[in-house]
Amino acid sequence: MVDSRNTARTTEAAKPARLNRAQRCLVLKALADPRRFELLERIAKAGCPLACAQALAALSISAATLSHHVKELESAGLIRVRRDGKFAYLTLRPGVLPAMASLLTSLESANCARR
Amino acid sequence: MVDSRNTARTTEAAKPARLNRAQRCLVLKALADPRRFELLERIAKAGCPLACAQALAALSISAATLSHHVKELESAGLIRVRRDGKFAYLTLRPGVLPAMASLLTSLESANCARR
DNA sequence: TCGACATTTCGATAACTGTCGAATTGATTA
DNA sequence: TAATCAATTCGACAGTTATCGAAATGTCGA
Repeated sequence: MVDSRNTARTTEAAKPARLNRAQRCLVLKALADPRRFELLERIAKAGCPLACAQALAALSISAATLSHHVKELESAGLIRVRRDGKFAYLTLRPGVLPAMASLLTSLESANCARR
Repeated sequence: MVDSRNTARTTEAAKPARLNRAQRCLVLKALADPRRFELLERIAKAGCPLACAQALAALSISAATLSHHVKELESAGLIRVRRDGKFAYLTLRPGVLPAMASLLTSLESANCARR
């Protein structure tokens, strides 16, 4: 799980949050599965916390499999799961995706060979 | 393999190159393995095409394994391999990493739920 | 309390993948 | 031509993972 201290906010700003090697690896692995990526897309594009049951209806997988993928995304630090009685709601955890993006960008800009 | 038409240059500019689903998946899978990521890092940071033998010396893996990882990176479109007689030289293929980065960024910015 | 329901856990299975040593291929040099 | 060397391919193996059905857990409403 991505250390929450890295993303703890002082007041309101979203933080860049550098990813270390282990975190980077977890995040990439989590993103690399197509179904999981699609799930994350749906969570991101939903205007509000996405109910688990909704995700289940959208993707055509079993509840057990969904639960597994949710756990993977959660422990990679990509989403937050709020459990409320019978239900669970999924939200994107801000900052992680941008951190990954800037990591990749900086990798390429480190490149000097122009051919 | 990422379609080279997407990255074919007219003259000199580096192109953003949108990734489709299959390409996105290949790239993420390629990045998700730690050794492969490290290899890519070395290629990116080298100021010039990296000789295969150099990569082999740097990472502690067998030649067979290196060859496998090179193929993965190549077919994901992340690197280009120039073969010259006995030797092979690896260079980062520009545009792919930024395309991935912007894909991730746009995913988060699609998010409207601020909590 | 009982039954229905959402989610999770468990156990099993099939598919995938990273790894290696050995064999192969192809190029360079003696 | 023969020996050497870089890289690739092959075959095998171990570890991981996505997937499911069944069972368990916990919550809510009747």
